[in-house]
This record gives sequence, structure tokens and C-alpha cells, in this order.
Amino acid sequence: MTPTATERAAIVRGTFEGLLDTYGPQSWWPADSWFEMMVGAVLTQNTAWTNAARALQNLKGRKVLSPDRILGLGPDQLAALLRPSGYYRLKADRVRALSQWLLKSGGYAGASVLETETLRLSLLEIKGVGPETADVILLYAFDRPVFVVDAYARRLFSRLGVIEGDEPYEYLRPHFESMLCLGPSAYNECHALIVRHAKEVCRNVPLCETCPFRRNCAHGNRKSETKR
DNA sequence: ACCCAGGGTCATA
DNA sequence: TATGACCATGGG
Repeated sequence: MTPTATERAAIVRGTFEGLLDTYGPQSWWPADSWFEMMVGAVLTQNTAWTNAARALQNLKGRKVLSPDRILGLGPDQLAALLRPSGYYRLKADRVRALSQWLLKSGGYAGASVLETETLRLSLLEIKGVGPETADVILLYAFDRPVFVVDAYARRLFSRLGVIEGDEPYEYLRPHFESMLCLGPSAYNECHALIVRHAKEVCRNVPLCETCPFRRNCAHGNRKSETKR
């Protein structure tokens, strides 16, 4: 019942192959610039993307989607623009901190020079940037080979018996990376596909054990047995 | 009237 | 190390 290490790795790889087969390449992140990508990563924290996208549109409409323009805004002004994304006062601080980080790092080009682990530690110093947000930025803004451990990955792979699900983030990331051993573009698809899948699958329904990455299989119609 | 979303910080034990 | 409170809007 409990898969061996080799079997777990095969399950993980097979799952992403299936997701790619089902949905096709996602080619993330949806953004027009590196800065928009990074701001979006903060705004979507524990928040539906549609809400984060509204806040991004507000910033674009005001043409303040750059570090210096963000810092030129008053605290209340910025918070007002971010309101649709929720936690707006909190996120105003975080977007400001991100902007200041970019300035002190010499912009995108300056940060790009750093080694991945060094860059990661630097990102984690930003107030409001935790492990997942740092990894998302590393992957989608700086094109570094990183596996992003999000809530969906925890749910899906704990459901498949690959992990428990409550392990620390810093344990799971290298754990998945050692099973996958992929490059930036492949990890790009991994996270994008798993999020895409979560949107497609009916919420409040547990992911199916045998067919976790397809909709319209038997699990989609089951009402009970939602426990565990 | 709930539940949840592409998390993170801080206080407490 | 590990919980719990808190942050807040919008859609189902």
C-alpha cells in the first residue's frame, strides 16, 4: 500500500505527464513584465487570482506598475488600488517592500546575477515573501529550476500517498525536486498545470486516487465520502 | 449563511 | 517545532 521511494517518484512524474497530456502546455506566468509577475505573486497570496488580477489592472490603469512609481504613491493610495485583492493594507506594505528590494538589488538585472540559493535567501528577507512566493518568483521571474510546493500539490500528492501533506515547506521542495530533476521550463509547467487542474476540478470534492488529474471521472459525481 | 482562494507574520507554549 | 489569530475581498 505504501509506495516505495521509486514508486513515489514514478507517481509524481506520471501525474505531471498526465496533466500535460490533459491540459497541454500552460506557458506561465500571465504577466507583461517581470515586475508585474512579482507583484502578482504577492497579491495572489491566499487569494483568488481573479481578485489579484483586478488589483493589477488598477495599477496598470494608473500606470504605476514599476518600483519607483509604486514608491511614489502614498500608503493610502496604494492600499486603495489593491483593495480588490483582499488584505489590501498588508499587501500594500508587501508590494512596497518588494519595490524597495528591487531598487537596492540593482533592479532585475542586478538580482539576476545572484546564484539561485543566494537569490532565494535575499527574497526571503523581504517582508511578506515566504518560501512559496520566493520560489514562484525564482521560477517565473528569474527562470530558476525550482519546484513550487503549493496547497494543491500537498493535497494532490498526499491523496496519492506520496507525502503526508503536513511536512515543512523546506523539506518538501528538495524532496520533490529530487524525484523530478527537471529544468526551469518543466517546473514552470508543473506548477502551472497543478493550478490549472485545481481550477478545473470541482472544489470541495476530494481528488480521486486513481484518476487525480482528469475531470468527469467517477470522483466528480460522488457526494459523500468527502472525509479523511 | 457559510466556505474558500495560486500565503505569511507574529505571539505564544 | 508547532499551533492559532490575524489579515479582507469576491465568487460559489
